[in-house]
Amino acid sequence: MLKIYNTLTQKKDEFKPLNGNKVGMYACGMTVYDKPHIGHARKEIAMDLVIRWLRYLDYDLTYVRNFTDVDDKIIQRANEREMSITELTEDNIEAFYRAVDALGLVRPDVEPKATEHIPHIIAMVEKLIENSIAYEVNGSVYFGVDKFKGYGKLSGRNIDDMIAGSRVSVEEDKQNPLDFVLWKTSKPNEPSWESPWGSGRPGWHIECSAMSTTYLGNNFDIHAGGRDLIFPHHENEIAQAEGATGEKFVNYWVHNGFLTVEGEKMSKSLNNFITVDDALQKYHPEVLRYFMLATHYRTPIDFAMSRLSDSERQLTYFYDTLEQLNAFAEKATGLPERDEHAEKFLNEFESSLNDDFNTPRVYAALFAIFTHLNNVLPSKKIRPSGEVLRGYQEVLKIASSILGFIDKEPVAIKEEIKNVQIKRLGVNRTEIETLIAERNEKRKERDFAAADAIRDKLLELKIVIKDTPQGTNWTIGQ
RNA sequence: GGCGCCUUCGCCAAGUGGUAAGGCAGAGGUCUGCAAAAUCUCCAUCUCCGGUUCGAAUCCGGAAGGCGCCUCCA
Repeated sequence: MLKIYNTLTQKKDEFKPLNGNKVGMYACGMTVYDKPHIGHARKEIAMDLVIRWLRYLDYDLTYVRNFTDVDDKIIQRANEREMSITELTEDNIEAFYRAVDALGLVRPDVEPKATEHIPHIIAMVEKLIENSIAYEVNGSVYFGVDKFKGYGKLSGRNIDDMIAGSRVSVEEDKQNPLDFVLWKTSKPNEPSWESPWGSGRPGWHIECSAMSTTYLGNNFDIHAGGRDLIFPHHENEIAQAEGATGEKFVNYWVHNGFLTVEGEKMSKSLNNFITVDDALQKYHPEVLRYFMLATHYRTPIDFAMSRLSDSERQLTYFYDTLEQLNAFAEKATGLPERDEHAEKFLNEFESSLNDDFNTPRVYAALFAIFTHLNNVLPSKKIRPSGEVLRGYQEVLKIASSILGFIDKEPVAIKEEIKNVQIKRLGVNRTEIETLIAERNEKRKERDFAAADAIRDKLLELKIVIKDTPQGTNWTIGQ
């Protein structure tokens, strides 16, 4: 039984889809005014796991993720760069896809853009006016927060408290300072669309209400996004959608925790803005994915590049073990058999993810089974049969297909990781390999003092070597 | 001023009433020419103060520190 923490109820709720096993999920995508950063990566990776898990549970999932490709920031940025809005948003959408593909994220079933849904947006605004919840002033349309009884139910606020707070600015067109704009009359040189209220453009929240209900219906199962969107974005989405349709909008609200960089929120002004590209210059995408899932999705992550090294090391450990497992399992001719270790792992895996997607608990289970493998694989005496080994492969394959790591060919991926390390640490590969060859000469001559001296020299270059019957391997230490 | 979140071993991180998962680092052992890798053993009473309870890291009240939102934000 799957339990999901629901922001609306503020507790873990048992997940019950609206229509049999059909599930509709909408996740707020990027406002594409800039390149994706690691905060976006965190959110996408967290939601990717949710999607894979729901599908594993055999739900027939429709996953919708939008692009917001018109808003103040986009207009401003396009003007600064003297490019058209379309050029800017297309560039950034492309960058988003590059990042998302590198990280191995499942593509949504539908990826609507705000600019392609203006008619839906206008229709929703009209409906809100018809329902006397929204009002028009000078070509702009506002949502009247005190005309919608449930305003504040997601974020746990009430209108009076918010007005009492000093930070709401008073705008003369608004009936209530908390009212927000649904349709904005456009200034010259701004993108605009014809509407019943003159030419204008959508407000900041309406696009998600319009697009989600268009593809998933007035009432659907899951709506996701970053914590920061709870207020006002998601609060307003509820107000708009429910105000327009009169139906309950979303059953489960899922929000991922924030990612800070060295204790502070990322921002251009603090100069701690890390794009996905920046991170992937230094660490393999799978390392980044592993890192993000090592923390529960609702727990805040304080990001530091150096922390990725831990993840890199652990992934390498898994792949080293997997390489051995595969080699021994290959010899099996029979069908996979699951022993108690395999069963225990799978049970723990499933119950952890069913408990609000608890990935850190999955990691503990992974370490348990991998330790067991390392205990058992090297010794011919206690090594299980090939069929049992194939049973391990089978359960690990299930897990890795959800986790999105440890799911590649070990030798190839270790080489990829090594290449990223070489680039990151500025290591000279030829130099290393020459030194290793020299050392092996000395070892053959049993001149261990000379051999050890070379090894020390390599160690200074952060190179750690490992002698095996098949030859000498080297890895890069941290 | 309002709303919400967080504080668990040196570091990362699970745990939401039943007596502290896991990883990294560290110490010691096995293995190894020596190493490395792997493995084994050891390594916390949960920011503080009160309360509820047979029993609390987990619930309640208070304090301290940190963070987020209330303006665009994953």
